[in-house]
Amino acid sequence: MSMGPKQAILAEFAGVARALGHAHRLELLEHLGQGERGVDALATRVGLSLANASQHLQQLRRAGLVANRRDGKFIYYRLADDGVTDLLTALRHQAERNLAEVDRIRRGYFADRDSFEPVSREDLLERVGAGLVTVLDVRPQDEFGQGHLPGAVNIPLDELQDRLAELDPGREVIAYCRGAYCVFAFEAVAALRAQGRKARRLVDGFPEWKAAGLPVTACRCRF
Amino acid sequence: MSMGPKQAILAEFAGVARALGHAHRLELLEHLGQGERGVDALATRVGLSLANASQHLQQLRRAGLVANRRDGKFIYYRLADDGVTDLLTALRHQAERNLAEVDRIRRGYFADRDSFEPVSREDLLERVGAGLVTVLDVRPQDEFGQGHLPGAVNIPLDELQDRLAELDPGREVIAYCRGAYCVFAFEAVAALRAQGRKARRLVDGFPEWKAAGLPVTACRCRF
DNA sequence: TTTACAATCAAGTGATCTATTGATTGAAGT
DNA sequence: ACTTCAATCAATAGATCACTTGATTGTAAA
Repeated sequence: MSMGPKQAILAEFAGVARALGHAHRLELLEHLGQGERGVDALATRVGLSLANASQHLQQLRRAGLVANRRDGKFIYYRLADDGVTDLLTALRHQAERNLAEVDRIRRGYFADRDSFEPVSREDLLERVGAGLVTVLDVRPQDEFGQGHLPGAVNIPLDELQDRLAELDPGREVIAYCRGAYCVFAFEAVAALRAQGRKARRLVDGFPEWKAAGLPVTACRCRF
Repeated sequence: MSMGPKQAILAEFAGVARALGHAHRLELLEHLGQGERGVDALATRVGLSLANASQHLQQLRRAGLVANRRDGKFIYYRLADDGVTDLLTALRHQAERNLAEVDRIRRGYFADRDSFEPVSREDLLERVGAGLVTVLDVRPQDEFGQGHLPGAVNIPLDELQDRLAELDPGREVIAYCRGAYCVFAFEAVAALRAQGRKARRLVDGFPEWKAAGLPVTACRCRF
């Protein structure tokens, strides 16, 4: 059964969409947005069996959303390009706009942790330029190492209470983490405010910053 | 089996993506991008049984991508908002960038009909403002009636040969149709060039023009 | 070569999705 | 009320997908 060129192309598009059509794959993509990773690391973080993660990753690869490379006996996956983050952002915006269910979950879990508006990327750039704020990266150390905002301080969320002294009490803190639905930044802002600090959250997260073409500091300590 | 807030939200996102994950639904969305339509009209155009089209449309509605209204015994579907077109555009761009298969089909069927670059929306606006070009809408009459570019002339593709006289031979023609993979505009440009006319194609199509926030002329002859 | 380990492949089961069929609902007209 | 027709619903069979298990491939080190 053959079909016209349009049907064939639409079927390809549908294949890409179907690749995004599973929560586990979206979570894998979120992690890959932080930087490239081995299969085992991804499987552990997302809570999948190795074989299952491998198969999901291959599905993403077939759809052209991720690429991989071999280094020794490890295979590292990465996003195919920054456009993937854009597509994910478009998907998120669409879902936020028209799905009551998303809004309900957001309110229940996130809204009360976010009484203030998030800071836009443009605002953050401006304030950093003026030396007014401390940028705080609350992701795990290895993700920070794979790339982070210029001048950001890395204090993973679970160490924040013990390392409060590293943050100048007089400066506002702007925290960020993996993305729009990563709870780390929400929690960090809440924790800092509980200590009487001035703290806000960067809109979205690291992958969106990078996809917007803004400067990123990469650590050269790998390899 | 419960899951955290992030998993719940990602599952919702995945639901939206899965709704895009079928060629028939993408084609339905393409048609809905031209304006609202009844179920039967959509089913006919896409070549689906009525029940099948209805079920696909309901799937799109559950995902928040389309909305509907009842008028008498007809039910008219429409895109939920212009953001849907943006999401479809993002999906198309991603697929075009990283899927060799799409490129292969494009080259085979479209490339040789498109030896010249398409005209951007900005260029078209400028040239229309300067009165330099004729804008040609080659979609069927009813789609033209539901909304079209300001000042566009409507000659459906199958009538083009007979109605060539309506186009000023001295002016360049810029043709458009439903979208990036609608063949009408390609065919029209090829036909006009075969007659020795100057003709080019607008990039993308009508829904993308509208989603870009550019002016649209709607016909008030419905209802 | 042998061992070890990362990752993939292969096969099987249960779940979900697609398209068809025929019945049903809802609004208009007779 | 009865008929008509648009659209949806319900039930089904076939196809595809998700996850597990166990075997296999590919690379590095002993």
